[in-house]
Amino acid sequence: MKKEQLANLLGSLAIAVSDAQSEAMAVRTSLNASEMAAVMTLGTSPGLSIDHLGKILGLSHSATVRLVAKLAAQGQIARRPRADRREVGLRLTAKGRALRDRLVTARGRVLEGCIASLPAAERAAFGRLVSTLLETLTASRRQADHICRLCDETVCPLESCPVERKAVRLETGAP
Amino acid sequence: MKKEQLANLLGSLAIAVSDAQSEAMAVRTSLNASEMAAVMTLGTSPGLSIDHLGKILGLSHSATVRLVAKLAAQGQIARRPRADRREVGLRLTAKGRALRDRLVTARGRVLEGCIASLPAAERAAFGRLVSTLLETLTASRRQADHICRLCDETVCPLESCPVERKAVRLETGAP
DNA sequence: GACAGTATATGCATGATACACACATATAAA
DNA sequence: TTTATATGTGTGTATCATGCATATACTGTC
Repeated sequence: MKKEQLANLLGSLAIAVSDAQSEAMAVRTSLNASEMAAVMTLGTSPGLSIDHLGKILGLSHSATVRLVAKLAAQGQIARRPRADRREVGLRLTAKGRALRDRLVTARGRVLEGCIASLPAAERAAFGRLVSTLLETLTASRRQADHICRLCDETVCPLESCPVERKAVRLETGAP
Repeated sequence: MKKEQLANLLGSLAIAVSDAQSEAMAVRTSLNASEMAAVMTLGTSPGLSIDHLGKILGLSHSATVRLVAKLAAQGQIARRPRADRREVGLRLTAKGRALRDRLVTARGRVLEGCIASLPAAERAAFGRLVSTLLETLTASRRQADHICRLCDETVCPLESCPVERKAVRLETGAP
């Protein structure tokens, strides 16, 4: 297969998998893409400020404020005062955690169904290639957080996440 | 690596590659996601009706009408009468083809950059795995067309496209 | 204590989208 | 042939997510 065709297939795969996971999550929760990312991110990183959450989601500040207001009005996240009283710490409520569980389940089902279609003997090699691609695509800490906005850290801990490792290398200037 | 972690990484990769290609195309053309898909799809399938295009893009009918009206007003696509006089055949103008060339170039650069980071010896194996995943994700003709909405058929001809082959199998009921 | 910087919130405008409906044309049935 | 139904396109209206500009509250510094 020529390099150009392989590149084209990678693009198609990205679209297909991206659509599949988003749609599965949307069907189960009626959330839009930004809301899904917010709930997943606050699940793995409780206590984030609005500003920091917005940067991870790639939204403007005002869009983030309104997103947070909506999720809070629905009882899915709670605002808590912080030491610096300009900031608010965001956390999932019990309702929000249940919502997140549904997202994790729906996403996991789709993605594990994909993996299941690969020959078991080739999965390890596939994992290495995917990790290489993720490292290539990670150009900054901020981008790393954005890429991982839907991740489930219980199955992909920071120590073994290629995106996180690359981000750390970028921050520390290590080789 | 555990199956669950590999699944999670696949999800992240999909998001990262999807974002990267969309952003590269948006920067070069100031088109939104639907407009990009419309221009690319009309490039590979000239003569589509509004209705058919809308189904490929996954848009409602009215959204497609307005999208077409906008691109036509900008001189990027042209409406032509068809034998069935209810329908209009859509084609790229010269300006639209130039726009599409910019999209193809921007997308190709990003995706080929990704592929270049993989060890050359493993690219063939990677191509087979990606093809397997695409077949798994293709569940209908309509979905196939939707998955390939950004494809460049000059580098990925129908005969060797795993999505297209799966769609044909689904349509003919072949094994 | 005045001032610059930062975090949150809000008024306003825009753009993409869907739904409901209107109209033209084609096809099938009577 | 006439009538009814289906299909393709276009439009009025409403909604929702978003960004920009601005206001407010708080922090830390000079």
